[in-house]
Amino acid sequence: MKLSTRTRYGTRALLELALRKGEGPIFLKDIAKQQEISLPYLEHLIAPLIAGGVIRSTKGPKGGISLARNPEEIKLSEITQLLEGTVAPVECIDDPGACSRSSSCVTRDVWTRLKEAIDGVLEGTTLQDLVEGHKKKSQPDKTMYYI
Amino acid sequence: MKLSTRTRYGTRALLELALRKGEGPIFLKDIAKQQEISLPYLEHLIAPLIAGGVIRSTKGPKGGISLARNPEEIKLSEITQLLEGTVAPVECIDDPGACSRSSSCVTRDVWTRLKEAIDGVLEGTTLQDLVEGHKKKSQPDKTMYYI
DNA sequence: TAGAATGTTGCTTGTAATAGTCAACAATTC
DNA sequence: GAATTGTTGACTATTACAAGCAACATTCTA
Repeated sequence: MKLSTRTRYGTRALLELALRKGEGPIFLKDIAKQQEISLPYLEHLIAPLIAGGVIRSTKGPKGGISLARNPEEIKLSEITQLLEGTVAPVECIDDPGACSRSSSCVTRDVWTRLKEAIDGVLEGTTLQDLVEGHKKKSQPDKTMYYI
Repeated sequence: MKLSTRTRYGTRALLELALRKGEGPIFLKDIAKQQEISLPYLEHLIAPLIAGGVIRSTKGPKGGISLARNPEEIKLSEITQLLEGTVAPVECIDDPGACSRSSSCVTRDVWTRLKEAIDGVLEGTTLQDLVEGHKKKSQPDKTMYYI
């Protein structure tokens, strides 16, 4: 049930872009360094994100990548879809033909509920939520008192 | 994000046992045949289930395996724990030391919520639920009218 | 008590997916 | 036109998974 590093690294890269929104294109090199991702690997992650309309790229000097839309418009479900493919815990959910037992299989019903639960979280979280979580961590709300 | 076949096959095997509750020990051979699992593979799945106190085994002729507890007392979370290990989508949730960024990582918070959502489904489902789902499929409730 | 039936365990293997590297290429800026 | 940056594709380890095989332990029954 592990998430691939594609998704994990990709999400971190996008978070980095969201945090630096407004700075113009960011070097892949910088993202790799900041988020501790190997540069050659990161290079491969951005292709599907560009194709999916999540980021834009600029070539040449002063180039880099930046978000194509606002952070609050980018849901995590979209990112996992692009980098992970489906998030279904078993193949037969997306493709009932993958198993001849699909129609009568009871366990499949549970795995379907599992997928729905996962989707729920990913659909309900945007990059902006991550940004706010980051702010809260690095700069604790001063009106918050710890007893 | 795939569930391993260990978990999938193991769950089906246990469902088979639950459906045939009261028949005494069931041959591994029969389970393998009924649920279309390779016998040598199934042999390996039962070891952790025995160790986890989910099933009992009887050797020799008329031997086989059977549930150690009632189906309504066996949660899916227990099965996945025994066969899948953790269900956490990333390592750092169970073991914060796995990544030096754990404490400050925002994406980790999301993956934690993801794990909680998954756990919710698995904790809330028992083998008995599967049995009832099976009954409903094979023998539709007669008081149910389709309009 | 012998032997047949059954579960148990450990060794080994094939396969596929993943993570990662390297190098040639294309586009842009200055 | 040269330097800088993203883009793409070919390639390679490594790992985890699914599976098979064979020797072994236990129990039942004749």
